[in-house]
Amino acid sequence: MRPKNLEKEEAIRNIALQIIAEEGLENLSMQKLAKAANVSPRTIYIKYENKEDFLITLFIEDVLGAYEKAVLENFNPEADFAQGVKKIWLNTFRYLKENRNSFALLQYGKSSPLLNKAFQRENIKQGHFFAPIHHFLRLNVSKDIIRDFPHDVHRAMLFSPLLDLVNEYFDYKERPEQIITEQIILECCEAVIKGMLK
Amino acid sequence: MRPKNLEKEEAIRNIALQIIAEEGLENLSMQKLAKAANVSPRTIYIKYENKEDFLITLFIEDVLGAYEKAVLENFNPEADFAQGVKKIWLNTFRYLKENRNSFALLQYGKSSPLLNKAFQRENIKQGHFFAPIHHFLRLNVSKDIIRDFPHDVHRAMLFSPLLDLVNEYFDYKERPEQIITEQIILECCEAVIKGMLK
DNA sequence: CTTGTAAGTAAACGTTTATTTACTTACGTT
DNA sequence: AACGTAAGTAAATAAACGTTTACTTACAAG
Repeated sequence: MRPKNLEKEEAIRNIALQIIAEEGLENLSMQKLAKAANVSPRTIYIKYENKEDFLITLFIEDVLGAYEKAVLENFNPEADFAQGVKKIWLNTFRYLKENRNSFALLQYGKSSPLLNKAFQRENIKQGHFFAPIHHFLRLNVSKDIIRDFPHDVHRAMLFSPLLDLVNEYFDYKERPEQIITEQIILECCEAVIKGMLK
Repeated sequence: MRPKNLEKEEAIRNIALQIIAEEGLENLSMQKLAKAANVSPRTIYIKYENKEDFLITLFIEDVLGAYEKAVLENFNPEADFAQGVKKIWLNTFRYLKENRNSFALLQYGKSSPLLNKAFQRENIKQGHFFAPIHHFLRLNVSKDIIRDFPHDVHRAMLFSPLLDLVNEYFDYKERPEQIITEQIILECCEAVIKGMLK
């Protein structure tokens, strides 16, 4: 039996992310993707049932999976609140900065109904993404260090300004001013921490 | 000369927003839109040059314009900082809650390169969106009430958690728990204010 | 070293896409 | 009341779409 060419699989996924980042999800077609990856359209359909299946797998397994892993690297849920949040912010910023293409599809997770629903299904089906962060937050609530909010509200407070800043980082990336630096990220992080504390 | 049928123009825009909200921007086609609006495809091209022109106009003029107007209603840039921010948050939440379809396209503004670039061009070309909020923030910086950040960073801190909460409001809308209430919004708003203060 | 089998390809499938052509309709102006 | 003109339509355009068919290739097992 002829074995799979894993390089081709990876090329397909990477080029898909690149097209999405440069032209948008609405301009990604299977034919364009196949041509850009130097592959027959049929090759994509060996692994994926159809376009939706491909996009959902790319989003959940490739993008969200790697993103979660990077964010949680060396993160200790038992650590001091400020320490923990700073670790999360730096991990996130450093990872996304170097992975613009993944970030682009990540952003579509909030707008595209297909991806948004897939995320919710996945979150319910096999436990929560970012479970250690959930644990970290509950721990700090029970220690009376931060205010008690529903978990999704905590997540909005913790992640959304950061993701917005990453977006702005890329908007400004090729301009001389370069507004979003690691220092700004850390200062903004401190403000968010201060707001969450009791 | 036969006059324009303004009802038809409005129907086209409203149904476009509805399709985008329900099926995603990537599933909006001019033919589907024309059929759903009970109009010939050619009719759409009377007002708009092509699909991109249509989407950008819909996004900038229809969605962002109305959103800005709703957010700034009765907002006084000279008001007390906490008061001002609360007014913005309540205006935003109450407006978006009732305008899910506009909100859907608004969300695509961060992910779709077409809309993202259009927004940046527009922001540079004819002064900033939300200029009164810019003024409000600079005023509070100069009064030494809040920390000094680049304006885009301030905007990220101020708006992005709120928009995330609106997203969650719709995710939970048809479930019994109904997590995102006006009370939660206000509590979260207080946390954001606290974080921004000096 | 043949052979079974899944990986992979090129070309094609019918459908849908964005946009246009050729035509009709409705109405303010003369 | 006829006319000019822009609004509006139905049908058609070529190109691109997602997906499949029919075929070839490469390799592990016998």
